[in-house]
Amino acid sequence: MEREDLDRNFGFILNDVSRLMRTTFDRRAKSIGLTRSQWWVLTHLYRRDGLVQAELAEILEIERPTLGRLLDRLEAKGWLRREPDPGDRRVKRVYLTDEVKPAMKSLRRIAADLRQQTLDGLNEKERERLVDILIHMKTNLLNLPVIDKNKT
Amino acid sequence: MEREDLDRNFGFILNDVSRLMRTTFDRRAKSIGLTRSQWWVLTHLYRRDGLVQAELAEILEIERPTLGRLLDRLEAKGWLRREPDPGDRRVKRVYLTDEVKPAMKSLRRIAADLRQQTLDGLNEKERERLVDILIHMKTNLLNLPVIDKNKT
DNA sequence: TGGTTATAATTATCTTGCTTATTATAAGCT
DNA sequence: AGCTTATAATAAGCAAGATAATTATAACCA
Repeated sequence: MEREDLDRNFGFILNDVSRLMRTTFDRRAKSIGLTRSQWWVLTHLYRRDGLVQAELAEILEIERPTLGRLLDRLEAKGWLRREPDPGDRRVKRVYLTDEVKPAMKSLRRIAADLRQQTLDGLNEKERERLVDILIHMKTNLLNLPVIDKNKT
Repeated sequence: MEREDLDRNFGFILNDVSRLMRTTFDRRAKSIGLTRSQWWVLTHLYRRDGLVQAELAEILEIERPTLGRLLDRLEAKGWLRREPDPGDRRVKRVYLTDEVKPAMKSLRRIAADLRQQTLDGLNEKERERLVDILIHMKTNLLNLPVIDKNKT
């Protein structure tokens, strides 16, 4: 039985950092009434409005039901509208409302500050290396043979 | 308005890697009937049985209600027992059952494989550096002034 | 044309994380 | 002793992730 070093188990440290960033962001953005995940959705729509839900889920790399409920909440709070596609009645396209633009600025500020604070004390080279390593790991994970995800 | 590089937003890449590791682990461990979070709880108890719930939550760095429900499920499935502390009637201590030991081996295997696959292509020095950087970030985040978490 | 297959969205259900509030008990102080 | 404060656990409620199943519509093909 190999000695495991629980304190340097990178999987869980990664998890911790990820969780801390999320909860910190969410606490700071609470007064605006948006979560980090919701902001991330809006950010992508801001770049490319009118996306089909399935495309958006693909870009965000989340499952369609997960996105569906995010959109439910965002729509309920008036940040966006879902409109039927004229050419394909299965499809709904997602459009931002005008409320979004002013909020985005504050959220971008929150995100930038948090990024800055998290990376404080790491120089540019280390930051670049970190991102490279993360991308490398992500690629590894995405290339794993999937057991059964969307089966046959 | 600063140009944001969405593709290299490290917060979200970190989030992606963390999520991918979790879902991959959970899919692989599904047949055993445990999730990664549950395994992490068992791993710590394995090291130190009979902990008080509050201590365990502290060690795991999760909130007490979060741990409480994890323990509910683990207890329901017979992986552990909660027993009242004789000296302090508020307290419950958590003990592993005998079912745990054989399962741990498989889970450790799953964890080790996943770690290996995720880090594939990174040399020892890069791995060390990664962990150092993650710990650094985590420390930064933990040292942020907390807005309001456990308020007055 | 009609039957099969594929796709978009949703619903249902489970897990894990959080925060807030409640209950029971202990500890501390006057 | 009795009041206040602190602590352990739980309950309630929300969000976001997943998977599996359903429904509606398109697309394909024979």
